[in-house]
Amino acid sequence: MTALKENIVPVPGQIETRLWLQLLSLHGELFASLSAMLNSEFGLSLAKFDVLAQLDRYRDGLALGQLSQNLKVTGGNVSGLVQRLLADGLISREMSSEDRRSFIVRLTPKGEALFRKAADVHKKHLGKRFENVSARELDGALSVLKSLSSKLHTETKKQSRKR
Amino acid sequence: MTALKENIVPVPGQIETRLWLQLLSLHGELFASLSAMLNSEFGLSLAKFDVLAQLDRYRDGLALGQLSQNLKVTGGNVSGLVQRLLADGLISREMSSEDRRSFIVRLTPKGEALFRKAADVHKKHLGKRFENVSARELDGALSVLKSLSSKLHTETKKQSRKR
DNA sequence: TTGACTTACTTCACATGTAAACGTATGCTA
DNA sequence: TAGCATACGTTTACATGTGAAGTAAGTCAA
Repeated sequence: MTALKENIVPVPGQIETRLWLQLLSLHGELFASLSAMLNSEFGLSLAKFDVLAQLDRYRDGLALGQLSQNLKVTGGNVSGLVQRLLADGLISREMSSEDRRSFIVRLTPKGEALFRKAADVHKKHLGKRFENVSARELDGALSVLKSLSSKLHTETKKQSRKR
Repeated sequence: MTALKENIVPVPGQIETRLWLQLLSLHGELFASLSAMLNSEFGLSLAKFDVLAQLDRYRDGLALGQLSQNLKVTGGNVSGLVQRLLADGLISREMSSEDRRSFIVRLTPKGEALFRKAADVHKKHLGKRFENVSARELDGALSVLKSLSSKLHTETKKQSRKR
């Protein structure tokens, strides 16, 4: 009797764990393949690509703190990334005119040109990896992931202000 | 005419990119929350948890190379992880009787006890994060991710284009 | 104005990951 | 069986990530 019910009342957390493992696997596969491609074709890491993408979107430049928020990484991490991108000549940095603690970083022409090419190949690469998946299924998968994200139970750790 | 068709023939790679970004976002959120939980409750990183999970599954122990393969990380990484887990007293290490180049690592009783508790909380944590998602939707999402993984176009890296 | 926070960024110590160069042990082949 | 290629693990150099501590600059109450 209880044995039969296992089809109906699964172990709590069981399906969620499988879902997480499957998500990990898909993420790892795509992450590795995008990393390898960006690195071999453009000498870019995914982390650097993400910074360039932010700066491409915010053409007036961003302060390091904003970059840190948008990328959801710590300030210390952004500090290092920015230093390496400066050394690569892909971004420029100037003091903020309003706040002397603040720096504004922007794409250089070289950075912009590289990002345009890299973003194009990035997109085509994903298109290639998913070429066996129908447009309908892709749309469905996108909806499913959006739905999951929106329904994620908020962690009620420490209450803090939003934005 | 071409403008109207954009609903039917989207930019190649566009949907795939959105799907990737959504996947990244969900992965990042869950990864961060699992990491924080494991670290604060058990002093474990997700990387260490993954090693313990492998050793829990293979009770006869694993060689470092097998660990590296199963976890899909490099040997150098496993070397360091194993050293830290040894220092934590969570695993033990002995020479292989068959191959003197090889080491076999196993869970210690302490490691096993910690992993059992951590795995249980890990599962419950995921159950909690997904508590607003119906069992039907969870099943559906799992199917979708499995399908995507199985249909991922295999990379034909070093292979020449002419077959 | 002063003193106390707060904010912006850097730096440090460390964990985790990669790739490449080693040293040693195995195993195959000629 | 001698020698070479391969496999196993370690080490090194580096990138990327965190959290905490430190410095300088901005803000606000009294």
